[in-house]
Amino acid sequence: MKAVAADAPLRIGELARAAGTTTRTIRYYEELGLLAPAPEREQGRHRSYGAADVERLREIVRLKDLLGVTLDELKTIVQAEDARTALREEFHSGDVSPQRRTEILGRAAGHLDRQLELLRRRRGELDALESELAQRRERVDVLLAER
Amino acid sequence: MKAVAADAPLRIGELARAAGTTTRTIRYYEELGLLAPAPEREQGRHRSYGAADVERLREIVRLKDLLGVTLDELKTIVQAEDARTALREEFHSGDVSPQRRTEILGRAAGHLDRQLELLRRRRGELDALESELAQRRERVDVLLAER
DNA sequence: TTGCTCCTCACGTCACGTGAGGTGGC
DNA sequence: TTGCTCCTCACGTCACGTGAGGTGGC
Repeated sequence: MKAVAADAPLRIGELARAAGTTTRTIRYYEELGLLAPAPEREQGRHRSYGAADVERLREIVRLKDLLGVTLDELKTIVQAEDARTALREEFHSGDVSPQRRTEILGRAAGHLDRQLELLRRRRGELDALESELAQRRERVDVLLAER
Repeated sequence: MKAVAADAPLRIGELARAAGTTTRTIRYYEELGLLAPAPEREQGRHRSYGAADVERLREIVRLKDLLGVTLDELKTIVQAEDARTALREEFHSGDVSPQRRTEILGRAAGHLDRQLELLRRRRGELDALESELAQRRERVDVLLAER
């Protein structure tokens, strides 16, 4: 009997399937440093991943797909997210001065605002296209109702 | 004095700027048959465009950017749009039987529904990401208000 | 042990970017 | 006539896809 642990190590193919991408893409992202800079394994040995890697890769794939950015821009975004996570951990750790806490929150707000700006512009464009098509669709329905 | 006609012929660089793309992209699309299959000009002569070409290219660039499809898929979409335009003209021309008119409307409806499906799914994903970020942003604001 | 998935090159492809060297038109 | 933009190759690049030939682990 094989115990399927909640955080059983994944092989690259399983990670790829879980994140909706390919093994080639994962290796390429690792090569670029977009994913796991130094896997630390001997030459020829299999890569191994955990649940956190699935989350991270899913997020990266999602951002790339939805924002339509280059891998270079994506890297900047991901690095900013990582910095934000680090600040978040610092924020929740015990000894942080109130001034520092306020500063951390300010940075987080700025970062999120920039991301939201980007997303909103893109959604605005999608909305415009959608309402154009919906209007055309409406006209067809009116014409169909007339007969 | 140079009269600037409303439909003055455009050169490829002007078309590129008007549609928010590059001359290379236009030439590549023409090569693929995505744009103006046969420009019909002698070797080495400059390409010439009109206002209709600006509209068409703008639409193509927009679809590509927003839907994130390959040029092959884009070609299929554009061909479907062209077919729809042809049907539209047939519909508005004088002698069309009522049955044929109903058929044309049905096809138009089907095509628009498919496009809308695609757009809505994509917008749904964008909405999800946006509300995630907005929620995080909200929490930051709450924390900032507390101090 | 047999299958499957993994490994590392390395070349191919898609969608253009970027010169090189030359010619066209306001 | 001078500048600018255009022309056609053709090689470069980004983000992977796709084998080739070989090794690892349930």
